[in-house]
Amino acid sequence: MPRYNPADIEPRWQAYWEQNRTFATPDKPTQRKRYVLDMFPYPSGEGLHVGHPEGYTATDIVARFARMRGESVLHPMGFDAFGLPAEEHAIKTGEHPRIQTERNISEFTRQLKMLGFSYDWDRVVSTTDPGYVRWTQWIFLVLYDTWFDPEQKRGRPISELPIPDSIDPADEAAVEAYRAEWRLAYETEAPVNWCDALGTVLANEEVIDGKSERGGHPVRRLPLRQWMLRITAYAERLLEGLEPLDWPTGIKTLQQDWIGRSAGAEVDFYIGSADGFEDWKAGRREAGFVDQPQADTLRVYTTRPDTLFGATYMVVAPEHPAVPRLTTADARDAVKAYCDAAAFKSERERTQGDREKTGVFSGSYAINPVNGAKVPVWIADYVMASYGTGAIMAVPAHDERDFQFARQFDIPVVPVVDPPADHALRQDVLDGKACFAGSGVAINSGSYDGRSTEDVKAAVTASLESEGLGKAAVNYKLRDWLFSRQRFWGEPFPILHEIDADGRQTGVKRPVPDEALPVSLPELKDFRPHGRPEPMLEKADDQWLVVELDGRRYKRETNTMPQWAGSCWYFLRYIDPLNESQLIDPEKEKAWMPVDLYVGGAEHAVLHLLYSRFWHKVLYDRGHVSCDEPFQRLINQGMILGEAELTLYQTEDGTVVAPQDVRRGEDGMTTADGTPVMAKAVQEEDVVKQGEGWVLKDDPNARVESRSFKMSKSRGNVVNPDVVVKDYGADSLRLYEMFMGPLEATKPWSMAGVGGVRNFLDRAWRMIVDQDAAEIRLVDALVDSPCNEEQARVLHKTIRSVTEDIESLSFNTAIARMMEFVNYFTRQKQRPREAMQTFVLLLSPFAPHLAEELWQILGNAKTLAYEPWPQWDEAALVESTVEIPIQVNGKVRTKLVVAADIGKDDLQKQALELPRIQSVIEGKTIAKTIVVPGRLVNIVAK
RNA sequence: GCCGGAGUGGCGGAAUUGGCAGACGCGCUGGAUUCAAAAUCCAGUGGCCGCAAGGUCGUGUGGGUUCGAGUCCCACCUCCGGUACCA
Repeated sequence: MPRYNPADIEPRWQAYWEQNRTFATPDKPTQRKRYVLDMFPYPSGEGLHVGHPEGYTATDIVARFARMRGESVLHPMGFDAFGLPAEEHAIKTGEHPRIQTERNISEFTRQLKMLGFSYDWDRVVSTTDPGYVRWTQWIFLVLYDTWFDPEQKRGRPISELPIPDSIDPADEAAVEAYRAEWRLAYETEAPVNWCDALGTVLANEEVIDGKSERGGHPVRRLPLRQWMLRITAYAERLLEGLEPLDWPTGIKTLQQDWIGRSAGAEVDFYIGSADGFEDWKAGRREAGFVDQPQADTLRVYTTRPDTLFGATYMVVAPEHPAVPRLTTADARDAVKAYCDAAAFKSERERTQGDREKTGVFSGSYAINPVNGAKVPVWIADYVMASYGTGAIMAVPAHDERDFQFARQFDIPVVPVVDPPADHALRQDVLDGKACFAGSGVAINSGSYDGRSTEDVKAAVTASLESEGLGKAAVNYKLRDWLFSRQRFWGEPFPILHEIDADGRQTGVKRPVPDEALPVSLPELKDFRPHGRPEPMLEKADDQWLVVELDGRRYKRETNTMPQWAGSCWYFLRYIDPLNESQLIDPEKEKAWMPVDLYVGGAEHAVLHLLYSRFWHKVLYDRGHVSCDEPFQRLINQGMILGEAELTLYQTEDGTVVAPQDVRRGEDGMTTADGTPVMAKAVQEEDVVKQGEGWVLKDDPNARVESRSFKMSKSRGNVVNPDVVVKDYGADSLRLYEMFMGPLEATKPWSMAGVGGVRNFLDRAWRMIVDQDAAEIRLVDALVDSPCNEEQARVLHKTIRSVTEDIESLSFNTAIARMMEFVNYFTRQKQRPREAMQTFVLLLSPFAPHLAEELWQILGNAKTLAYEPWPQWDEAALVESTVEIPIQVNGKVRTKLVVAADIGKDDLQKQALELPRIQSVIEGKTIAKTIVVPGRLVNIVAK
């Protein structure tokens, strides 16, 4: 009984493809190239999730389609294999993370192969491979060797950095210290999350509400020497580079917001002794704006220099270096207490939750440069040390945050912008009782009164500049990238720190020489934390830690790189995966880059994509790659949710609570008045739709919630691809994931839906194969004669739709068109071979195993992977007659079948003659008739 | 709060971008086949009124533009995702 049996077909074709290296990539593209890339997965112990094959199937369809259109395709896969879970496993079991990682990779590989993706498995990469780590470390050294030249707006070798005259070129230490200020990779002290109880440094995601995720132990913030990458130098380039990319606008906006460019001015306020203001001002008029403010100066950044006259107080961040200088004796205790408390909290905590403003008066005053007014200087944590200058001028009348703070501490509010006349709160703003952050007309601003906000901004900035008191400035929210981790399972930094005879670091650093790369991880006996607030690699013995080079002794850098590092450049390695002598062969790089289509989850919208772009731009500036943006076109596949769930909410006593009245708090669900609420699963057959929602059949007052949730282990709604493949086959899984809806949409899983597409594949099989025969043979209906006119039209329409839908990534509608094809030809007593063969080719990118099998049954000897993609014939699409809807006043009253090429007048005449139309317009006069040839007729009658 | 996306049958979703709303699939109903069932095939399937022909309402809500609106404009509501004092 030759039924469609994926369990037999699929492994057979997978073996065929592998043995014949069907999907080997040409080393260099021969004609048009297409680089189709998936975001590579982290090989977790959980195995593949149904979310993975969604994007992978989409790219696979594009790749297979492109091959059939004669394009050279690069379609690779790999593994982002460093990461915390493997290390946690190692801590628990003592098993080396590499072993677990390799086990997970082979499980992932098995699952990926089971789904029939046309990856070139000869090019598979893993970020943990020594041959890969080597080049990740090498790129780090490129970053270390590069400075960003703001004049030329590009990265250049550090040897080309001009050394200022103030530094003696012979003083190596001074020169190096200066260079360190410019290098794209540099060291700094940055706080880490140190957990005493666990004896380890934790990643941010391992800290929840100031407690360790595991165990809930308290976490302290401790400063630790760490590596940073100067991504901020590239902020402008990263912003500009977005513009021409074919990315979803949402993702572009997200990146723009993340970079967060703002323009305004830096303004200096005098904070020295009371009588020195005039001298200070005169000095500035002479010398101009200085690069580094002196001790008697407090520099602020503002986007609203026009509101300078309304500055009624100043705020500096608790970490601001001027805090001790500003703090007067009486205020000392309060300030110290406040700053200590702030230091305990992370920036995240400080900015989260209820935003009640806190602060403390420093005891000092600053003098407003525009009007000489004396304003108090406060210390408050609503100002971030790491943004702008870490200090602000507060204008409560025109800044929401300052307004709140001023209310809290009873600070005067002076309006300096008159809102537009129609502004609802205008009078309140003018009375200092409300805040207005928009544009208007200057008031209380001396000679600037009466001028527009835009105008005053420019004028004030210009005036400050000429007085040497300020200057136009641009700021970014983007911060430098904290690039080191204190864990074991990551790439070691290829940096050596010189040590003296006593083992103390001299402060001299040197890169590990090229030929000594990669720096491998040390062998450890166990992976348990050493209990010190230091990197894990400090556990290594001296054999690894201490290096002798050119007669000097060095200690290795013991931080490791974050997981992001490996994913920043993996798409380059695929192009030249075995190269040992250089990062990438420039010829190959030029031939394949940039990536033409990149598909992955939206969770990487900002960080991964921003980091990769940054590295790529540096590599571009340094001449290692030929394009400055790596990913031309980006698509985010939507999330797949679990099956829809029906839930009834009840209190203890059985009272039903409407879903919208359930509050979800920290300690579970309650009603508005705090009564605990319990959830109860309800069966589909017990509910009925009522209005917008659902109710119990037995109790129409009991409202039931219908919702799909994110798949999660705890909810128990995770769908395992292995199970789906076993029950329905890989082709059905692929097809279903594409048929669910638009690629980018969030959509709920439905096992019944998988059955639906399986049904379609069964029908496709039976359309061609006689399943009642004892052996595999073609159905009797299959004939060698050509299509009749109608069949040809159906065939060519299908070719066109499927082709165009693949091009626009509308896979769901492409499948619908193929279903229509099968529905039509199943009813045909004669099924021409040409139509069947063409259909199999159209189906092949979606359901490749079945298509290969049918292709073979149809008498073809070799794989269809490189058969030319079918072309449609416009002439075959033409229909001789069309059915035209005839409307009266916009409502369809009847339809009319006419020749497709009928003239406008003719059509109108025929429409008006229709008896049905006659009766509808009887007694009315025709005001107007709209005739759209080939589409419709609309008669306007009154 | 802000940013982004989305609201269309019982469900997932289609709609040449202003021109027959509900393609395709699931589910459901009826029929054929069968000793029976599964499987398969055929027909039907937005609501309401009507025996029917047909009528009427209908794309989150309210307004508008238009001969004609799911699609364009204005105001709002709900849900999902992201983000959080960036001066």
